[in-house]
Amino acid sequence: METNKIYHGNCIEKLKEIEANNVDLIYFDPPFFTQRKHSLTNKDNSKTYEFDDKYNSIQEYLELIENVLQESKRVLKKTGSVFLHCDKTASHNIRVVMDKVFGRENFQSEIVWSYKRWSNAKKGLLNAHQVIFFYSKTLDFKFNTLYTDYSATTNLDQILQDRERDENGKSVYKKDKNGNVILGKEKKGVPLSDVWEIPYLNPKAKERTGYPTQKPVLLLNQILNIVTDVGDLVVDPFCGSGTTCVSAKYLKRQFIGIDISKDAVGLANSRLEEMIISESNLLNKGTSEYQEKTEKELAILQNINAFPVQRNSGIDGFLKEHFEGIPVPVKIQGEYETIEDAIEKLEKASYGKNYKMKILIQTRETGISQLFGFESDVIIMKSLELQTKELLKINNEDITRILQNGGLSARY
Amino acid sequence: METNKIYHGNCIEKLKEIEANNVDLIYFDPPFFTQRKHSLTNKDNSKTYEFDDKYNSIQEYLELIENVLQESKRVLKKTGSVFLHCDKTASHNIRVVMDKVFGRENFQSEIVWSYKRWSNAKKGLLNAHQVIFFYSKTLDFKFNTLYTDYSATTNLDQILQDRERDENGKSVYKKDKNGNVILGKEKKGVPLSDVWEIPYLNPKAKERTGYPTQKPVLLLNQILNIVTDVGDLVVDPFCGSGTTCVSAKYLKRQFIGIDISKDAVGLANSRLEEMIISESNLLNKGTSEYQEKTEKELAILQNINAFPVQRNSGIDGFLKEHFEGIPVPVKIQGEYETIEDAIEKLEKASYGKNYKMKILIQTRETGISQLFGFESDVIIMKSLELQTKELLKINNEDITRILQNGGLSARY
DNA sequence: ACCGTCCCTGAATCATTGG
DNA sequence: TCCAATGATTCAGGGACGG
Repeated sequence: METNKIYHGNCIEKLKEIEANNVDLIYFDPPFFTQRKHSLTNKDNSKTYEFDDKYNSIQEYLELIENVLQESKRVLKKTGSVFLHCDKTASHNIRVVMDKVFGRENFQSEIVWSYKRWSNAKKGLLNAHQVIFFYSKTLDFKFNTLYTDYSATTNLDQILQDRERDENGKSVYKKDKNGNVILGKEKKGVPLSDVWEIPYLNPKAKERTGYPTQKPVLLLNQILNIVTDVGDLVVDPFCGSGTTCVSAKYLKRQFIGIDISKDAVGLANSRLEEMIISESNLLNKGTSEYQEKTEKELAILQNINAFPVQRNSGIDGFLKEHFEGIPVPVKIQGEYETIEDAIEKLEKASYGKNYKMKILIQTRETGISQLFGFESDVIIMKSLELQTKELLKINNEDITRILQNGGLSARY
Repeated sequence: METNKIYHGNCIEKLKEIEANNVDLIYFDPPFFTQRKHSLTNKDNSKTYEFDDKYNSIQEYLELIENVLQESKRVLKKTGSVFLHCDKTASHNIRVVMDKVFGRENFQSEIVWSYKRWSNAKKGLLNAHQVIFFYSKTLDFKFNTLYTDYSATTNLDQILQDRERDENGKSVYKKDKNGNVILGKEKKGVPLSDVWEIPYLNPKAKERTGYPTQKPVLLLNQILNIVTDVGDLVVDPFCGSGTTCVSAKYLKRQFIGIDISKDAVGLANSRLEEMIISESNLLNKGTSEYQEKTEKELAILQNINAFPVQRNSGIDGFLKEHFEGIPVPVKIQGEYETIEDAIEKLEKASYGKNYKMKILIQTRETGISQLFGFESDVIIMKSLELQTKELLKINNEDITRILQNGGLSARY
């Protein structure tokens, strides 16, 4: 069977045309057992794609899956793997079938694809992950370990040191005769775990085709990278909008795509011609880029019971509670900001919004006199640290005086 | 059956002693089904026999689980829930049993508990999550939605604005006749999702008991918080080292723990007792390890530039900066503490030390007048949250008056 | 009870503005 | 002209509502 093509037809029959022991990876994204119809219109409203997830019974559904799996196993190389993507409503039933076809002992991982999502009014927990089962044909499967960065809290200094066991069998850092630590060989990072946080395909993403249940190319890239090499053959029996094939082409793997919907095949082919892969801003930059607030600022916001805001230079957060039905913006005076600058920024960011209260947290001392006459209705609160600093400056006599003058509540 | 106790014995029999329709939450952490490799394998072509053998034993295992689940269902209230924690090797089989006993329609969530872990040399992905199934007895189950912060990429400024549909059905921001945006109602944050990243064992809390499969108290706290209220009854039929009971006690829920191992029951009881001892003992001996400082308290301490102190009931931290060469103890008023109690505790903890300054952070409103004449040199500072609360209470006219009376710095 | 439709939400992009 | 800031847009999946 010719590779690097997308075939239209029933996947079991098409799979039968593939020679045995020839495929390195089969990626399955079967229609979910959600019992409903999915439909979506593409960007310029020129086409509506839809398909049914309706089956007479779960048994019928599982039988279909089992048949496809059996045929898939036949075409897989000894070193090959299957990745099966499914949703939570039937994942356990599907895994029972996987066990039956591939064997319990060839189960490798339950991969969790987690993502952030818009919320809704559902009673219960917000559903924010999907599961991918990873089975191999034999225990001699191909696997490329990918490495991720060490977590921020890891003490890299220590990791880089060689270790040995002391006389009690305890693991200790190896030292040379001068008592200095020995720096060990290069570390590659932390092996990739089975929890993958990859942004869900955003509604505005250019990569979006309008086909329902479309998966991000980045997800497929990760799968292809860990179990295939350049030139290997990837098969997707339910290829839908063709994400797997796009990924395979991008990573220079051979591919065969199959789908029963003529629309899907057409769409997949056109995507291959014009490959758009969203460079996820979020993944490139990492969350840390976005979470620019210092710990100190976050602590202040938590203290004041406010949400942090990341994308606004004039506003650092909003109180969770509103004032007279209107949100209350909060700004924290920056380290190199005068109080006047801070007020100006907050006012500017509030322009056109009818805030009834704005709060500025003062973090540094200022000659307060300058402020009188300044036209603004911003309310200024001193941070606890600033209040403490002022406290520490006064001397014993002052404290005595304060206590005599009104007791305990004198200092705020 | 008496609550707030840990029973030794077979869980099915003990469950039978519990009255029907009486329990709010059952948390299951059954012994995992780990496949053992039998040495029989090599002998005379016993492959199929061996497979059968395993199959039989997992059947047996699942039957046990099913029986416990049936008995559990009986004791659950109509509004009750079950959380079943299991490892990946048998989770799908167990969920099939859950479907059978509780019904597919009562499946609520597949919770992913993810954590960072030491890497190992295993071929494949690093296993870094466990799954917890959440089923309810009926659709009328009790559920408290928890809220988390917005994502870093969310434009909160915009989210707070009201929207409407224009003539083309497009969603646009609502504006008043002056062209200003209209600010919408209060937001609580994003509903908690089904992916929970909780460190394996909170390194701060010395929970480690050495008992295998011990779960972090934070994980159990989260579960108890979403499906039970204070005073509700929680049952753990495989309670092991008793984390569920510790969490229940901490969150003021009633509990019944059961375990078949006498060692486990002893360990669980001593963990519970330790909590009791540390609560009743005003000496600083072993402040409850489980009652770690809440995030709020830590934020306040960071705010005031202080080190947290864990093992002293009268002192929560010390300022990093000293006052006249002497450390400055800080206490934060507890949620259920009057300001007088707080002062007394702080004074008591300071007894015999020559602190020249002591700081108490007031977190709740008090009739301050009671305090005058109180003999103490503790300095009281209001937390930012309290200051904000007071701000939100005043009305517009007050603000105007304040602004006229002295401008910006009027409110501290 | 069942169906279709509308409304609400918030993550994360694209698009535009402003310096 | 470029980059950063911020305004605008999208749409799945729930509940609610109406027929």
